[in-house]
Amino acid sequence: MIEKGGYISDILQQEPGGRAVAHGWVKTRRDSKGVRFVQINDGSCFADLQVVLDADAFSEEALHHVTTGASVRVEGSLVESPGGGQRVELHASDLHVYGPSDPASYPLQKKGHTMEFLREIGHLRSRSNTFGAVFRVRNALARAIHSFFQRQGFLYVHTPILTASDCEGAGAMFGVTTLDLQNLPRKPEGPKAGSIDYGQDFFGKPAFLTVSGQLNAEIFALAFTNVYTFGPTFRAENSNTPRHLAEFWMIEPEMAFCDLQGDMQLAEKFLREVIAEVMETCAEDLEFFQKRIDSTVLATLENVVQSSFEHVTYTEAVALLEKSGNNWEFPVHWGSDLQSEHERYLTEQVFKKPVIVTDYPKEIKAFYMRANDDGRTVRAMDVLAPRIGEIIGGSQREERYDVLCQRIAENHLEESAYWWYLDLRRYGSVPHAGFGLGFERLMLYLTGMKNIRDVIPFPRTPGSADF
RNA sequence: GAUCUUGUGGCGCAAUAGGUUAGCGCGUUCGGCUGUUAACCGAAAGGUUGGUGGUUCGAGUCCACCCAAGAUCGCCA
Repeated sequence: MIEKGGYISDILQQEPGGRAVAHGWVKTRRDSKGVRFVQINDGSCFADLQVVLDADAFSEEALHHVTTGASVRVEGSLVESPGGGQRVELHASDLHVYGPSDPASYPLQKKGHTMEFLREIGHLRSRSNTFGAVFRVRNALARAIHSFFQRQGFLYVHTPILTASDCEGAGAMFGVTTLDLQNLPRKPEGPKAGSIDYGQDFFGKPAFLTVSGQLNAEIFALAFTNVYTFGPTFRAENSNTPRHLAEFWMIEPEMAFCDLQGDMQLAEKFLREVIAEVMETCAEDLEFFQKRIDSTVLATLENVVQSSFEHVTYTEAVALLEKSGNNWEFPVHWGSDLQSEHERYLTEQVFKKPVIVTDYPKEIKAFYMRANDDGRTVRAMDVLAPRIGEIIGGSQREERYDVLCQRIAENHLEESAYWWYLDLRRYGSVPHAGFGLGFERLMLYLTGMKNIRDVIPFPRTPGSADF
């Protein structure tokens, strides 16, 4: 394997004068009369290493397989580059091709491709400039997120991906079963005779892929105070938009002894610090996004890091929308949920930065959100970002046993299904709050990429699960 | 799930109001030039226009259905 010090990112940092061995894939090759230039990249950084091959040292034959996409090992001396594009270059004395790459059929060319085409070659797109940058940023962001929570003393809790609890209710779920779908066991008798007998299934009851780790995180918060989850999440919704995936990664912090105010403060601090860290660690990649993908990303990120978020209550937001004079496709009135056009107006027209909207009507929010004293709103908050809409959704949770029971009843839910959730309110209940953040949504924000399918390595969407 | 748009060589795009051998750029191959940076010059190969059916003397172009992709919306993160 390549050890630290041997990546192209390391070689590019070295001072000229020494020997170096580089491994990577050929990006491009340019031939001159006496000398050939081969750009190689190993994914360790955005920049390629320029390899220089003297014509008299390497025969035409030896270079025959050095074509775009081929994997190579190059040994030589690192010298100062007379050209303008790079500080140092590798003057090759030895060259080995591991795997050739037929240039006639290799689909990646030097010039730009559309994201749609690259999506069709998901097994090769990670070698492109754009996706190299995307996945380095993704890695850096994941690290920054863990680092942020660990700095704050949060415990990382691994919530289950398989769940047999039917009380999550955050959207359509993928069923998981080991039953033979061609020959489903049926209940022979009783009131539900003829229905599927899940008693014979793996868990003895219906099971699903998780849609949220929140309820499990609450259990841990009421033991470890501050916790967070960071893992895959699944929604079987038939959502066809550039902002939705069937499989995505979610970050869900949950804090005991915390109210909505603390929840919002954490969300803001989180976004600010995490973005700042990625800007520092992935400067070169972000410059690429600025230059080729979206010329406003850097300014946008800078703005988030430096200015504070706007805060409005739902009621204030509705008032702003009503007096905007806009002709909304969806009319605004107190009690209806904010539509995309409304969110965009607030973030892009009115405030031009992230906005935290709080205290939504209880009818349009989940049963577990803490009721306000006005009897009509709950302590919910959504962080809305320009261009991508809702990036964070969170709330203070209802910690009062009797109020929670009442809310469960109002929502026509089965109390018995929530027995353990209610138990948390019977034994040492405490005000607590948390939020959920879509990892890929944050990726969109950071990179300026337009489609969420292009910020996850292998996207799963309705009708599509390739690679 | 709804609406709209698109589907032409490997990739990105053209083809006047349906009319002869479907053009161009990139990439590829060959030749030339050049310490080159998404280089330049010349040449060649490469498509019968997503699928099925229809209208017409004639369909890439019109119609129907199907398939696929994208956008907007809904659901949300």
